[in-house]
Amino acid sequence: MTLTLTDELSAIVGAAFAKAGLDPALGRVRPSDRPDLAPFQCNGPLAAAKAAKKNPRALAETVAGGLKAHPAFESVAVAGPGFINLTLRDAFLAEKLDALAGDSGCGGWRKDEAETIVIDYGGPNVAKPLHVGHLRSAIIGESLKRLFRFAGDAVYADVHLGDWGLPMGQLIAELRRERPDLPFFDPAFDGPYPEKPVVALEDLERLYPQASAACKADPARAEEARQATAELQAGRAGYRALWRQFVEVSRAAIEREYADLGVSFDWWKGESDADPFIPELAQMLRAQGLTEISDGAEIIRVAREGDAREVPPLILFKSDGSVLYGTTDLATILERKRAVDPARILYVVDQRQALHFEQVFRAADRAGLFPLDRLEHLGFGTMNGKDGRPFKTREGGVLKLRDLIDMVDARARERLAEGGLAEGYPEEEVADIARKVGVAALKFADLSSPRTTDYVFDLDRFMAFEGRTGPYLLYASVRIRSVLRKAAERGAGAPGPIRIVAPEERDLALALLAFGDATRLAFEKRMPHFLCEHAFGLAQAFSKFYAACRIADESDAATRASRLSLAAAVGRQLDRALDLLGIAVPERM
RNA sequence: GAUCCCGUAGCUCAGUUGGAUAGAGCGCUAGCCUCCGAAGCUAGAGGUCACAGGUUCAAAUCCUGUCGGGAUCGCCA
Repeated sequence: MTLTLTDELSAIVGAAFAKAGLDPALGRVRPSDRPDLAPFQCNGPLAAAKAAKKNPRALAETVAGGLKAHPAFESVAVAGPGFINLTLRDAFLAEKLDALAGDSGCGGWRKDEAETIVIDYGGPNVAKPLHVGHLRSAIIGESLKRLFRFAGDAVYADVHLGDWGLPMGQLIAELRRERPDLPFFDPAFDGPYPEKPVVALEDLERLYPQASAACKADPARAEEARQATAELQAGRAGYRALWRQFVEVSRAAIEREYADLGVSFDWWKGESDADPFIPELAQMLRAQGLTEISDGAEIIRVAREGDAREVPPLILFKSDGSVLYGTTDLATILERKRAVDPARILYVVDQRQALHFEQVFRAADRAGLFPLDRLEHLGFGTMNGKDGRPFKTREGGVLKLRDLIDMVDARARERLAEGGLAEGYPEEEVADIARKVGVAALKFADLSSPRTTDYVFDLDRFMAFEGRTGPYLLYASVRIRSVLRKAAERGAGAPGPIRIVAPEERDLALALLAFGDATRLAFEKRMPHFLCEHAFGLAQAFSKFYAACRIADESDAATRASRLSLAAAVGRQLDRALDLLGIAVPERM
C-alpha cells in the first residue's frame, strides 16, 4: 500500500504525540484551512487537551518542540488556541516529487489487498431508448470502475439490462395486437422461428410507449401484458424467441450509445440471466423458513426492530407467480457468487431506489447469501432542469441520450470554431476533438458535484468552456503536451532532478503530491468528485506556474531541466486523473 | 400523514464529520499576449450560512422547533 502525503505527515506528527504521552491518532495532519499561514495543519492538541484537561496551547508547544528537528519541516508553528501549522522543506518536496515522477501510478494511492468487485449499473431497459436518466449511472459507474481497478481490485462491470420485467410482456402483447400472424404467437407452431429480427429499433421505440400508455388507460390491456410477462417467464417458447430478438436489437443500439460516451461493460447480462437461479434461490429461502404467503404473494420479511420507518417485505413471487426485480436482484447475487465469487457488489443506481436495495440487501443477508456490509448501494441524485425538477425537454418529454450527445457535439464544434481552435486540422480530427470536448464537458459537470446530490443540467454553462469545466482540463493537458513538444524541438535538453525555486513551483508541488489523498478519498467514499477537485486544482496550479515561470527558454540549465520534469509529471498525472474520470484527452485541440 | 434529504455570494455549487478570517466557478469591475497555446493569468467588489432557540472554549456543521423545497412509503422498474 502506498502512503499518501498526509498519511506520512500524520505518522511523523503522531509519533511526536506519542512521545508527549498522547494518543498518536490525534496527530492527524490535513491540508490547512489557512494556506496563507502554512500548507498543513494538525488540530490534535485541542482534542488532546479536552481529554487530558490540559491547556491546548501548552500541549501544542510540547508536540511542536518534538517536531522542529525533523528534516521534513521548514517550520512548525503553534497558532490560535492550539493549532500546529506545518510547512514542508523544499528539499523534502523535491525528493517526493522525484519519486512521484518515476511512479507508474503518478503518486496515486493503491490498496494492498485486492478484492473482486462487481459493479451493477441497474441497467437500461430493453426497448426503452436510453435517456438522460441513464447518464449518471453510466458516467459515475465508469469512473468507479476505473478507480477501483487503479486501486488494485479486479472489477467486473455488468450493465445488467432490464430485460425480464413487465415491459417485456407489454411489448409482446402490443406486437401481438399489431401482427397476430407472426409465428411467435401461435402456440401450435413448432417449426423454427424466424432468425432475422421481425422488429427494428424504431419499432421497439414506437411499440413500448404505445403499450405503456394502453396499459395505463385500460385495465384489460394491463392484464394482457401481465399475462404475457408471466408466460414469458414461465418459458413459453414463442415468447422467448421473440423476446430474444427484442434484446438483440435493443442491445446493439444501447452498446453504440454507451461507446460514444466512452462507457463500456465487461458483462452484458440482464435480469433474465438470473432466471435459472430463481428456483434454487426460492429453495434456499424456503428451507430456512424465511418466506411466507401474504395476500397470495410469497414474500420475505425484512423489517427490523428499531427501523425508523416501516420497511415493507420483499415480494418474491407475485400472486400470479411472476417475479419482480427484487427477486431477480437476489438471484443475480447468487449468479455472481457462482461466477466470480465477488467480495462486494456495488450498485450504481438512482438514490430513489434506496428502499428497494435496503430490502434486497437485508433479504440476501438474512438468507446467508451475501453479507449486508458488502452490498453497497451507491445512489446518486437526479439530473434536474433549470426549474429544479427532473430534466425534461421543452415539450415535457424525456430527452434521449442520443439527442443529448448530438447537442453536446454540435455545441463543441461551434465553440471550437469560435475560439479559433483546431483550425486547419483534418475534418476527421476536428470531429474527434469535438466529441472529446463535448463528452469531457458533460462528464466533468456530472462528476464534479458529490454523487449523492441532485444537480442542475445547464448545457450553456457546461459548454462555456471557461473556468471549472472539462474543456479547461483538456486545454491544460493539451497545452502541457504542446509545451513539452516545443521544448524538445528547440533542444531545451533533458528533464532533470526537481528543485523548487519559485513559489508557484511550491504550490504546484503540493498540488501534485495531493493526488494520493485524492485517489484514496475518492476510492474510500466511492466519490469521483474528489478526483475532479484534484484535477482542477492541479490544472489551475499548472496554469499559475506556467504564467509565472519560463520552461523551455529558462536560461538556467538546472532550473530548466527541473521544470521540464515538473511539467511532464503534471501532464502525466493530469491525464491519469482524467482517465480515472473516464475523460479522454485529444492530442491537440 | 410517516420517514429521510436539502435550504450557504446575483447564478450554479463546495465546505475533509465541532476548529483560525465560510471557499470555488460563472457573472460584474480593473489589469496582463514583440515571450513556450489568453478555453489562460492577476487584483477587486459581493455573505445575518432559511429563521428562532439550545449544547461549549469553539457551530454552516450537533440537538429542538418553525417556514420553504424535494424524495420515498407491498404485488411497476
